[in-house]
Amino acid sequence: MDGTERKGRSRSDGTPVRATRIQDVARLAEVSTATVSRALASPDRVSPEARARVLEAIARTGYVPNPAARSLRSQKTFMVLVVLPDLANTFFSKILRGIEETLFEAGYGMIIGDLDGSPEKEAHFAAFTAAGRVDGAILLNGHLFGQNRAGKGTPAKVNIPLVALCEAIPGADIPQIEVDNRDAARRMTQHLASLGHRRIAYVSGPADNVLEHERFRGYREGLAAEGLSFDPSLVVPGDYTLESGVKAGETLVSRHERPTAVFCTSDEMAIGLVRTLHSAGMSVPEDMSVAGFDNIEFAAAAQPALTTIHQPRRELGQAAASVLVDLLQGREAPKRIRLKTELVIRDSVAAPH
Amino acid sequence: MDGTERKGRSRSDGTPVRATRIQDVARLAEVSTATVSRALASPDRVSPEARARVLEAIARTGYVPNPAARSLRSQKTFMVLVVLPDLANTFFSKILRGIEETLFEAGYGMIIGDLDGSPEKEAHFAAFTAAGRVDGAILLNGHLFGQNRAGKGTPAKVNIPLVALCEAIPGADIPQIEVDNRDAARRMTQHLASLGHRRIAYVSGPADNVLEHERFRGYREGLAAEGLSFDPSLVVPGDYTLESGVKAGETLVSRHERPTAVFCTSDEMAIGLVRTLHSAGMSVPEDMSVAGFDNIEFAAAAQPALTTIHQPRRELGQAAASVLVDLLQGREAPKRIRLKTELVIRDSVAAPH
DNA sequence: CACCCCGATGTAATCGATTACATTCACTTT
DNA sequence: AAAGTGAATGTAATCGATTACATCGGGGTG
Repeated sequence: MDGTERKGRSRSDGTPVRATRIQDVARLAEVSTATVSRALASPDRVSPEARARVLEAIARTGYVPNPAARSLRSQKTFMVLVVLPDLANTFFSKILRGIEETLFEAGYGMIIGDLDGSPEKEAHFAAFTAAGRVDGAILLNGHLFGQNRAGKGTPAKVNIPLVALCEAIPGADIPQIEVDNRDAARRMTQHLASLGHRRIAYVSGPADNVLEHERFRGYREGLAAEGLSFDPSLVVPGDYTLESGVKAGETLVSRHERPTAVFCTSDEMAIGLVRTLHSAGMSVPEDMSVAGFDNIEFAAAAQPALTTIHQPRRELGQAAASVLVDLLQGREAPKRIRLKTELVIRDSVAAPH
Repeated sequence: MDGTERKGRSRSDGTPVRATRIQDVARLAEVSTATVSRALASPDRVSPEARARVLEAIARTGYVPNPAARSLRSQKTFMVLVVLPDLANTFFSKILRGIEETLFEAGYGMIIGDLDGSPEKEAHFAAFTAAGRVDGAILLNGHLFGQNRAGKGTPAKVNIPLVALCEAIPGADIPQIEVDNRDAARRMTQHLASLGHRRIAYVSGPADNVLEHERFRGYREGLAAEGLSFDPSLVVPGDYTLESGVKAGETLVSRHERPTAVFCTSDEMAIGLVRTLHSAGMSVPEDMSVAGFDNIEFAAAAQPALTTIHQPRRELGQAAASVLVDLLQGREAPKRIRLKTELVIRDSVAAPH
C-alpha cells in the first residue's frame, strides 16, 4: 500500500467505506483528473493509450462518477419528473412503463410525482422542478404546475423542457402527445351505425375535460357521417368512473324509448353500465350493445368481452419520453404527436335485434 | 441596484436566468452564508432577529437551496429508489401510491426502477444505488440487486438501508413488510368449509414463489382445522395470470368428480377461471364457488362480484416507506411487519347446492 | 532555423451549500 | 478585576467532477 488512504474496498474495521473518486482513478492510471473526465465524456480527445489506462483503472476500482458533483458543476441531473393525477390508475401505470423504458435507454432516471388531487403537492413539485432537481418533466395532469393559479409567494418559474401527455394543456406552448380522440370516437360511432343502430347513446366524461370535447365532437361527426341526427336526450353525463357508468345505466333503463347501443367514453363506465343492464334483466349485446373506450386490462376479461377503442399506452409513454429527451439534448422535436387508436371488436356489440 | 450581478428574476434580454444562491440571500439579509444555512437547518442556533432577516430575504428572492450542492456536501440525496418487477401491474401501482405518499410527507422523492424482467436493468439500478444517487431503496422484486449472482466486474456493494416489501428476500437481513399470507389463506379455506364445501380445490401460484408457499400452507392448515383431508388431486398449478386461471378452469371442468369450490391465489386467475366455467355452461356460484386473492379493482366489478382477500396495499406501501424513513434518519425500526388482510365476501361464493 | 499550429495533457477555478474552526462580545464567577 | 463561559456569527475548507486556460512537444512551413 502506498500510504495514501481512500480505498474503494471495505476496510476490515467498521469505518464507512468511501466511494472511489476521480482522483483515485487518476492516480492509478497515472494521468490527471482532467484526462479521466475527458476519457469518459469525449473519448476522442485523449490518446488511445491514456484512454486504455483510464478504463483499466476504472474497471479495477469500480469507479462510478458522483452524480451530485457532476450535477453541481454541469447543471444536469439526468432525471425527469413525471407528474400524474393518480398513480394507482392502470391507465397511467402502463403509460409510465413506456416512459420509464425510453428514459432508461437514454440514461435518464424517472421521478414520480403523484398529485393525488392535492394542490399542495402540485406546488411542491413545481418548486422541486424549479430547484433544478430534474432536467425536464412530463405532465399527465392537464395543468401547468399551477402556473396560472392564485398562489402565495413568488410562483417559481419553471424553465426546463416540458411535455404534455394525453391531457392537453390549454394555452401552453409545449409539445403535446396524444391519441386522436376525435377520430377514435367517430370511428366507434360509425361502427355502431354500420351495424344498423339508429339510436346510439353517448355516456360522456367530465364536461370540463379537453379529451371529452374531442370525443364528443367525434361522436357527433360519426352520427352525421352516417346520416343520423343528433339527439341531445341520448347524451348521458358521466365522469369516467365505474359508478357513473352504473348511474348512466339506470338513467337509460328507465327511459321509454331506449337506445339500442351505448357508447361509453371509458371502459370503466361501460363495465358499470353493463352491470346495471344485467341487474335489470337485460342482456348485452342482445338487448343493448355497449362500447367502451381505452381498452383497459379487464375489457377483454369482462362478461361479455368489451368492444372498445385501444389506446397505445406504452407507445404514448415512449413518444413523450422520446420527445423530451430530444429537447433535453438540444434537438428539434415535433410540437404535436397524435397516435392512432384501434377499434377492438369483441362481444359487447352486435347488430340490433 | 448595487452593481453585483446575479438576480433571481428573469432579465429582459434572453440570458438564461440563474437561480438565487445562498450568497444572494446572505447579502440581502446582511449576514454570512453560514448564518443563512443555519437559519434553515437549525433555527435555534441563530438569533431571532437574524433568522427573521434571513426568512424575509428568502421570501423576497424565492430562494431554493441547490440540491446538487447540498447533496455533494452532506452525502444525502433525499431520494429513494423503488424497484419493482412490473409497473403496469395494478397490484404494485397502488402500493406505490402508499409509498409515494409517505415519502413525500417525510421530504423524500421517489425514483422508480421498473425491472421489466431484464437482469441488465437490475444491474443498472444496483449501480445507480451504489453511486449514491439515493439514500435508500424499497425492493418489491424478491431479489437483492443480483447481489448473489455471477456478474462481471466488481459487484458494487450496496451500503444503504433497504426494505423488502411483499416478496420476501430469502437470506437477506433487511426489514420485511408483508401481509400475513398464511393466515389469509387459512381463513378463506375455513370460510369455504364453513359453508359446507368438502371438496375445495386450490389454484396455486408459481412453485418457487415465497408467497405461494405461505398461502399453500394456509390452505392446508385451513382444511385440517375444519377436519377435511388434503387431496393432492385438487391442487391445480397456476402462475397468478388470468390465462393460467382459464387453463385451471379447463382442467377442473374436465374432471369426473368436480370440486364444489375453488380457491384461486390471485383474483386474475379467479376471473379467468370463472370465464371458463361460464363457457362450459356452468354458473357461479350455483354450480361452483370461486374465491380469489388480492381484491384488485375489478374484483368488485366482475360478474359475479368476487369473494376474495383484501390486501391493504396502500398501507403496505406506507409501512415500508415509513420503516425506510426511520432507518434513514437513524431511528430503530422493526425487522418485520405483518399486516392483516380482510376477507371480502361478495357473490362468487355460496353454500354448495 | 525560426516560427506557428495543433493535439495531448495538466493545473486550478468553479459549481453552491455545509460545517469545522476561529472570533467576538456580553455576562458570570471567583 | 481577571478569567472563564457560551451564544452568535463569520471565515474558509470541503464535497467531487467539469472545464477554461496554460503548457508542452512534435511536425510542418517559409
